[in-house]
Amino acid sequence: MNDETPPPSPSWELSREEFIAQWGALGSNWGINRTMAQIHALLMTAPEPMYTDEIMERLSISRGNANTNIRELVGWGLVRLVVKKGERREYFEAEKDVWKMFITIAKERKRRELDPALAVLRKCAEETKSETGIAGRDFHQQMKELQEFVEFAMKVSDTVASMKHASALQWAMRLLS
Amino acid sequence: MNDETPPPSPSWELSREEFIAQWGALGSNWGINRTMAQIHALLMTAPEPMYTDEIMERLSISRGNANTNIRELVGWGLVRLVVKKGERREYFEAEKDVWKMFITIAKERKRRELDPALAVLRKCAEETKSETGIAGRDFHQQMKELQEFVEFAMKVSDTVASMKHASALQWAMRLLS
DNA sequence: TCTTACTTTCAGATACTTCTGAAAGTTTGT
DNA sequence: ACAAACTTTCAGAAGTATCTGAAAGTAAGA
Repeated sequence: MNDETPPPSPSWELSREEFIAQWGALGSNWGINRTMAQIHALLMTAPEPMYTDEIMERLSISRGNANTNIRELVGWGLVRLVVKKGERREYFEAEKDVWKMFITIAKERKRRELDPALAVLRKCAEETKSETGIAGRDFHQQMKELQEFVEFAMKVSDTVASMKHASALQWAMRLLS
Repeated sequence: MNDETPPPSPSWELSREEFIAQWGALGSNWGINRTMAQIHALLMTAPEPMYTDEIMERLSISRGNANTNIRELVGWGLVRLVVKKGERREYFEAEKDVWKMFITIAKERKRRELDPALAVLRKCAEETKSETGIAGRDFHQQMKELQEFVEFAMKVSDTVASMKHASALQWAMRLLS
């Protein structure tokens, strides 16, 4: 599994190699692990669904690693399992529609990042609502402002996520003009 | 530096302790390191600017760690250096206005996450614009769609970031109603 | 110029995350 | 019930990120 990079035959495959490698590196910034991002990039640019062994070979990764990260992507809703009739093994394909991808990611990040933050802020605001000193009241105020901001961000995110691509574009045009 | 947690005296300080601890943990999800998030939480809820030794003691962290992460926060623009006249040492204070904080973070994340992604997409789209095969054209199309989406996201982000709090609220009202 | 008060740096230690590969588990067909 | 084809798990290895603490650096005041 640690040979040189596998052989990309037609010309666009070179670009694809680069896309996969770079997307993987970018995943790190995004708090997504490299392999997961690479598998996503690979499937996103795959003409056909792929199965585990193909993915392992193409990315030179172990079976365990491939399996874990494929599951994770399926968990995010970015990749789905495809069964070909008459075939036993599982194939995987990525959502290719960019708007749907965006909404999926937005929802998941909201769940993972905003929800827990909000819980903390609510608790802290609640606990200090009867403070009497200056510092105590300032702290309470700060927590409330943060809480309201996060609630607001969540509403915006829900609204956008429920839009169809077309109406989002229309909305954006209005905003940007 | 590895004693038990330092002593919070008035009642709201308990909430503050919790806020700092939890905010630190949340930082991880956000791709921000724990200490950096904790220092930010500490300063955000500090009635007065603080200096390095206070921060070290309050969070039980080393001088090097404190120094590095304070610089990083200053680099992000979330914390500023304050010099008190007649005093030699440097004090630090966090931006407390939530909207300003949001804009600062949005700009920085755009720079770190969106800009490099865009560069990759542009390169890949450019390299494959004359592909003739089906798979090659599909790949090119996919890169272009991603590129356009990211460009669009950046425009929205710029527009929102240039708004004053008041006009953002007004805009949001329209969106949400 | 020297001392003192403070800040910055960085090599090595620690803690955390991710990956491997082999073994165990599962399902399907005979 | 068994074998073949495939998937999942997990203990330990490898790789990264973060933290410490001590030494080096800097600047103000005497």
